[in-house]
Amino acid sequence: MDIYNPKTIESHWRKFWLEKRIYQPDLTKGKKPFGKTQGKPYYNLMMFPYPSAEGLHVGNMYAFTGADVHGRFKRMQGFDVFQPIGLDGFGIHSENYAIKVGRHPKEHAKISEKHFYEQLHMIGNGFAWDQKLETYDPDYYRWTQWLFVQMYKHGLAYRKKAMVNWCPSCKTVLSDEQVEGGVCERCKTPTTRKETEQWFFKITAYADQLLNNIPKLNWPKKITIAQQNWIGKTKGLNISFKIEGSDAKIVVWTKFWETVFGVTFLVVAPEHQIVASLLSSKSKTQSPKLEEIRNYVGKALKKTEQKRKAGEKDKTGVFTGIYAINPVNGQKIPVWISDYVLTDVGTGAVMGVPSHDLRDFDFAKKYDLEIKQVVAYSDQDIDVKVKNGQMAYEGEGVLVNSGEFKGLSAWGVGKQKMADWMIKKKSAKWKTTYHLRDWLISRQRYWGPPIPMIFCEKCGWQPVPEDQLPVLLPDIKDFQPKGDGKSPLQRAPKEWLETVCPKCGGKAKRETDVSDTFLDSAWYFLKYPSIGLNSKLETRNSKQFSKSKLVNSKHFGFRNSDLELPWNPEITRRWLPVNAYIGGAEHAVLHLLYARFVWMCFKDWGYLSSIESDEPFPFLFSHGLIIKDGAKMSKSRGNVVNPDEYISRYGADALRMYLMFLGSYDQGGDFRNTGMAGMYRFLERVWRMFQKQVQSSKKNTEQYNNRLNVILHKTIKKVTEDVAKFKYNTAIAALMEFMNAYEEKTPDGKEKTLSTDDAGKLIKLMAPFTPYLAEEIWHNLYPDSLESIHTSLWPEYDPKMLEGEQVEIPVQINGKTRAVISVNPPVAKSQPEMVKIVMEDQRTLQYLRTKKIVKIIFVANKIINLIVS
RNA sequence: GCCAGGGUGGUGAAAUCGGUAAACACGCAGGUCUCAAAAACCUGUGAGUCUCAAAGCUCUUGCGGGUUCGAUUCCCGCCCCUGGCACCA
Repeated sequence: MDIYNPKTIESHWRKFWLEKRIYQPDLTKGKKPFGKTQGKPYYNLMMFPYPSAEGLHVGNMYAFTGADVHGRFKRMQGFDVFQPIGLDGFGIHSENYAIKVGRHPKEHAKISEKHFYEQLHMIGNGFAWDQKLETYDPDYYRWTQWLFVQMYKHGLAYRKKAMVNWCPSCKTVLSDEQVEGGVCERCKTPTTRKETEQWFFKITAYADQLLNNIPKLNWPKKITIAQQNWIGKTKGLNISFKIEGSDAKIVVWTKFWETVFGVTFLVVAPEHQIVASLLSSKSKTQSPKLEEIRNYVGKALKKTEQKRKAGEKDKTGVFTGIYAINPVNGQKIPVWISDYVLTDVGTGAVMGVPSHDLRDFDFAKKYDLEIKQVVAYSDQDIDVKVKNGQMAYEGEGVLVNSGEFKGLSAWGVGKQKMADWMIKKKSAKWKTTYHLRDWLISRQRYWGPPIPMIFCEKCGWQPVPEDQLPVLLPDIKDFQPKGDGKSPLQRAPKEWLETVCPKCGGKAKRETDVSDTFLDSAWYFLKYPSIGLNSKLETRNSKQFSKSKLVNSKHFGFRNSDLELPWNPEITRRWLPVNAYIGGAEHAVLHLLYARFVWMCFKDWGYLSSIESDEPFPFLFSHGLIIKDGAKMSKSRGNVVNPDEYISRYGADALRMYLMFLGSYDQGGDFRNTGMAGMYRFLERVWRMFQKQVQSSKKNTEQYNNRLNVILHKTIKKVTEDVAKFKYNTAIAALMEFMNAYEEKTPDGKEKTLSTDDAGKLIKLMAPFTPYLAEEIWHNLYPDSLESIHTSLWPEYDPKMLEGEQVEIPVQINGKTRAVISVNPPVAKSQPEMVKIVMEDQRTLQYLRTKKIVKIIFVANKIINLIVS
């Protein structure tokens, strides 16, 4: 008997699959060689990996394996599964690593690309290798640049001088999404603020659509909630406060306008324009007061975001000397400056309501400002304290000290009426705000696609004409960021930097910033299906899009017939949207939001007019995190698991199977070495079973045990249902249970066997998890077959086989289980028959003998419960 | 602070439109085989209690209440862990 040798098996079938191209659907024709789903395309996509220097991490492998199991399952159900892979290799992360090891990013990319693809070949995934792509490939980033140009032409890319997040370590600006709790998402360095001019994409123009489409998405709740919170749409009022002795006013945004009678001061951000005009005002002589303000503002502006947040408990501020008038009651209230007010939230000015806002309360206490209750609470204890200015309370109550609104509910009628009243007397306006900001695209780094823009002294900014793309990233030796905020590309050769203006033909200069990595990954799924097609298919679309609504096309003077797309419309129509998108929850807001935004733009520009879906990923599955010995894997902890070692020791199949077994796929789980070894032993058992099976079925294909056959059909049912729901761990448990039943000898001491057909069904159930082993066994069972198990049809169970099964019914007396009786299905549905059996059963009889049955609770097929007194 | 997910044996975990808690596996213990060991196989394995033994009984899903014939599952109030958001006005 041969022993299980994963190494030889795996390398053999890997070659076979590549030669037979079994994972390579015909993207153009979509002809269907098998199955009843009749060539239905199924785009199964795992989230784009960036090739880290250490290579494939067991976390990546966990993600990919789960996605691959899904793809293989769908393929065996007859779908034409397209499962591409590529590398998100541009970006700060790769560049920083290259710098660390003293290599040029381009050179480093080649090395890690090779390593990564080798590993991806090993893990046994059914990738369509013809369609691989790398974001740093000029054939790819040509189109990333094209996307930028389209954004510009449609008025969605613009330059803005703004306070932006700056990472002192990465030496570049970051988008809001890339700053997590005041630190850089990549390197965890605290970010600072910096005022510069940058390119932005107007994602806020799509805020409502991004929000409104969320209910249509079949996504995990936690992801949709995260997106909802990130977009952060809130309805509020802009309330105007006149400044005493001036025509100027301060506008305050609030969602708690019902407390406006309780406003006793205003606070503005140090960046607020009223502060600027105060400081620059020539009419007032330099007073000590003004000097104090200048000092405070100066200091505040230098503080980093983090430091400003760190000062949370100890709020500081300075009085401006200005007074404002509360529009609802004419009260004169002081205007203060404090750095706890952020310039880019609301209007950069807040109304101080110390009795009903905790922060305002702290501030008022510190600077001895008036505290005035305007909401009364039913809880006397709280109410008295609020009245006496001893605490602030933010709950629902009844309005007091609020003129004609006295006695109305603060969050109900009172709130509504007060809004109407203020709007009517023109002191307030409805204003909906969003947390979402425009997407900052520019990066002052080297390793990315150069932003395809040209600056001409005469004509201003001009996009690089599409037929001149790509703007190749020049090879420069001195690519490192210097920390002066200037882009490395400013050190590019003159021939690159200097160009001609596409409009006037005069001298012009290229933009030297590169674009954000998230732009590369915001559209890659659209490119995959169209990769590698001949130039005929890579069409110049003449008529197809002539009707499309191109917002600014006239203005930019290009004709629709000149349009060329990065994808083939016919193929894209067939394959998009992505049927299943599988990845980690860490991209909840960043990548997923950007990709949705870009998709919506393409739709609006008419480039995806043949596709109905409003969303690129109607179905998303987010898998859990894999941890090691109870802790997140990290280099500093030294508990990072490298899949290579395990693959060479136990084979990819055992690792795949173990990863899928160690916990539920949506929750993640704990990786333990002992568990890994146990799974290898299981595969050896499977191997031996089929060795025996092959020999016995040669002798007699009909010899099988009927009872075992029933269990087989139960197993098919269970595995099919669980795999469909991504419940891989319990599907594997069911396979193990079958093995246990198989190995158990019959009462007369005989070994069990299956018919060859049934053995084939069983191994098919394992094929998604252990593709190599399954293929080997399949060909042992059917030595003449030229077909792969992975393109065979998924087995179906026979419901009739399960019909005659005995049902186990627990018998409870007063809610306590006293016996379990095994009955035939019709009996399990009949109360009288069940009662009769219970009354005769020795085990239950002892509880019933002296008692009277008061009530019988009977649930067919489930339980019988006798209540006795 | 807010939002989401979670807390079950020695360990990873199953089971939640309320119905036998601990499937499956790891580990451990004992055994078979062996000169011995490994591998493989068999048996046992939530805790307590009673018993020579068998059978049984009691308790047990983070804590405290509640609803119910019956609660890991539903409701109320807490505690802890993980992830996301946050001086958001």
